[in-house]
Amino acid sequence: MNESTTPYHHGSLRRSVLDRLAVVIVERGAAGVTIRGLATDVGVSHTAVGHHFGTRTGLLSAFAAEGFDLLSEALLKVRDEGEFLDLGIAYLRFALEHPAHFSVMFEPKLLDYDAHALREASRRAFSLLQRGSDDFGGAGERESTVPILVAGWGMMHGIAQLALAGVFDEGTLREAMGEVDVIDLARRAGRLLEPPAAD
Amino acid sequence: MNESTTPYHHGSLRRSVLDRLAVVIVERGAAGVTIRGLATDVGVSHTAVGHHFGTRTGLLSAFAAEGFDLLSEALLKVRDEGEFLDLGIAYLRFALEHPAHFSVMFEPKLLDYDAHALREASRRAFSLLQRGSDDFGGAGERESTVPILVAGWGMMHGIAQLALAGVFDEGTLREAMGEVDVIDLARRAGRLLEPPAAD
DNA sequence: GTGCTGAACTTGACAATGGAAAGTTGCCGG
DNA sequence: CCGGCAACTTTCCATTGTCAAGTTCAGCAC
Repeated sequence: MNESTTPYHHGSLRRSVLDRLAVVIVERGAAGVTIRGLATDVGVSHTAVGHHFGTRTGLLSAFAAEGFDLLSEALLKVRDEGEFLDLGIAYLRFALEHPAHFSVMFEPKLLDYDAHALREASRRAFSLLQRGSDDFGGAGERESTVPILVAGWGMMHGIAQLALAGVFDEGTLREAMGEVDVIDLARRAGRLLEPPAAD
Repeated sequence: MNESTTPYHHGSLRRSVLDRLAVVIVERGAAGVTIRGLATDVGVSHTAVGHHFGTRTGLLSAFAAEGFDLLSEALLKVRDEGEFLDLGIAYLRFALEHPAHFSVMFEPKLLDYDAHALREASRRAFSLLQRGSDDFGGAGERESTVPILVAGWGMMHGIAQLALAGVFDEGTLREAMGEVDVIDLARRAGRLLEPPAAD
């Protein structure tokens, strides 16, 4: 497992590439990702990356799959005790803490959903969200919890992307809301969804 | 202005490229956009495109600026008579009707916000949204309309991206909500934001 | 140990791409 | 008619993703 200066066999190429990939995506975006650049960064030949991930799409798909796994992990930490809003905040927090993963996970044109790992990972994460809204929406009280799911998921997803796009960082919006913590803002926004008479 | 088969001077290259660009982005995504491909599609040399838009980033920036203008147009059509939800639905409808524009408009890494046209166009569209939430949120009643803006904008933006990413098209979610019209679904979700006792 | 198999990696080649440079075409105002 | 200038072209180059054909090396049967 120790690979400080292994000359030929890198030892943990896959992990190193994925780690480096996260940095590059944050710096230059998914479009700025270069197999050759990643390879030299990690200290291997450019085709070595292809050996592990196949094509460029395969590389991004593996990265996105990892993202969905991280998301599931984050959602599981909160699901048992909390309410629906907590799940949404965890979703948003994941996006802000893993911007590279998040920005790739919902770009189907960059990914290959036939890749087994990706398909399964996304399915798992989505079903966690769905179950969360079922638990909250009080199955039986309402005819369907789908609008609740869509409202909450959509809101947190949208806030995440707008925040990552820098929309809240400048312009007249920024003036209207001083130095705002996005998480806190999202919590206030999310509370508008809760029945006002609750607790 | 007539340019059916002008041999040398194309006449409306700029417009033709932008139109073709929308199609290519829908088919292959922004990453699949090729200056050379666009050029041959439109019938010019690849550097002719560069002549009009500068770099590839310049091309996408011009396209995004056009998108923000189209969005402003769509928002203005509804602003005067309706309530806040109508504005949100118009936002969503724009995204679904112009998926190519929408998918590029919020990808800062692909754009150059120093481009004057883009900066101004986005500023205009954002201020329309902000004004819409002010009008609705009843300035004075609440201390700030910002959470309302963020809740509504975020929700519609998120639903748009999730829909365009195909999240609602497959998997267990799809089973939970048969053949659903996204606009209608968003309207039901958006209503969860309205104060239940309001007229 | 010896040899062998297969995974991890290499070098080398190729077509496609974005962009720069320098030249050509043709409209339009004087 | 002519000079200027925008629109466009051909040519060139560095960079990129992917393929094909080696090379290195770890582990395992014997």
